[in-house]
Amino acid sequence: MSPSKIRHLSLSEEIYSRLMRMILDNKYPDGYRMREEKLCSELGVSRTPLREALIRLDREGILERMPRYGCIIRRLPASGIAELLECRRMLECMTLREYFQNIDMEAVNSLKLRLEEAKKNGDDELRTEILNTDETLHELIVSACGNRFLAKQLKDLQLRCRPYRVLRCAEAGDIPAIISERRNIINSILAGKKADAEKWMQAHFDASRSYYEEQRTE
Amino acid sequence: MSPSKIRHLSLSEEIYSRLMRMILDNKYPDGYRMREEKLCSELGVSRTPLREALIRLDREGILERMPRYGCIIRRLPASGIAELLECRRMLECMTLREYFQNIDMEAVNSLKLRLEEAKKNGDDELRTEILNTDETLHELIVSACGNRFLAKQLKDLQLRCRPYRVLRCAEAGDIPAIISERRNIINSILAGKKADAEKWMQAHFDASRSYYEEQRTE
DNA sequence: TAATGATATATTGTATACAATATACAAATA
DNA sequence: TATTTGTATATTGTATACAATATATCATTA
Repeated sequence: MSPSKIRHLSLSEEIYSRLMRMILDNKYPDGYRMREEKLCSELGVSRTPLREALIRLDREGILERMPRYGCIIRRLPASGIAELLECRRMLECMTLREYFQNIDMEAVNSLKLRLEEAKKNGDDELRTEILNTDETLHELIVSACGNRFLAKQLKDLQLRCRPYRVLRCAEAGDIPAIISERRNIINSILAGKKADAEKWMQAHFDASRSYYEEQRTE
Repeated sequence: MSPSKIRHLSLSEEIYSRLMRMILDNKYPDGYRMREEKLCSELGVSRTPLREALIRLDREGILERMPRYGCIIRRLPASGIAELLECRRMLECMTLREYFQNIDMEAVNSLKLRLEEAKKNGDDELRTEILNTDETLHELIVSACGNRFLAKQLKDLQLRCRPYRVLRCAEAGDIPAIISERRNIINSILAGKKADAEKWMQAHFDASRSYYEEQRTE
């Protein structure tokens, strides 16, 4: 057996991951303008690898680089989030339809158990668990996707939704409804009912989307 | 009216566009390893902006950057092209279905005329015109797409197909069949028959895909 | 006072220099 | 001879220095 390859992560890549996490975890306020020198001294690196990291983050839509101006962190307006979710709805439902037979049933089943187990917890922990199972569910769909190109797009879109997911779940009121939303999908998958699974998945996304669409008043 | 903003294109961006075009036009052989210094002297620039351009091209799947090794231009194997086309099939057909009412009928109609006009040409020019109309047709779908995120993905995928498109069309044998493939789509759209249009579009992609799948013997 | 223009400062874009690593080649050893 | 190991070379990764541009400040003028 070959020894697992040692990968000396380049500085640029480390910066990339670190900034990615910071941004996706909402550590920077909306509209925050990143100054290269400032970031450099904070991270203890020089501008070259920092800029290379920023360029990659820009290409992935994590931040926005404007020529001769710099980078800003721009949270999507509610309408933008709705649009992003609409894109995910289309792609994930399609994936569910086209690659239904690839889904890892074992994993879905243990997800079902996890969700039921979670109901025994208090409200705060329950909300966290819902978020986690939600993430797992959508990751399962990516795993089932037999097309690399489509899978990458799904993954990127899911990442971009991350900053908003957290906020919403903390506010949601009707917990039982939220749980049954997920349970319907999971049960349909386990029962092998493709059309139903897709239908419930549509509903799941529609629920999120309308949440943001209602906020358009801002 | 505000004066159209003067955009001093940065060196990095110019390099980016230039390399992009070179690569998509198959100017580099498959597996070509790009050496930074060599590229620099060829383009008359320093390594910093060159590297920034390479990083962006890497993120878009136009080339492959490997840590501590460099960039290589890698053409997809036939199976990869088939997979890429399969992804486009799913996305473009979905877009056609979801945003059918947004399609610019004027443009489709003039496309129809262009295609019929083209038939009067000799074989070489006809092939070129088919390629052009094909591109326009797929661009029309992007334009109709009411979702920014999806539209960007469609565009990126279309770009990545470019290097292969040219090769295939030059080889194709049954020109009349190829023309009717497109005509069926166009006519269905003009007739407002959404389901038919999607069906013919599916067939259109399937034809391309099977062309590459048959080459798997390599 | 409001608007304009000149100057100084700050910030990004690019080039170069240096460091770390990988590749190629030759010598040494079994 | 085949394999290994050390050394030289080439190439990428990072830091710094410089250039071009944008932003802010303040004086000037209508």
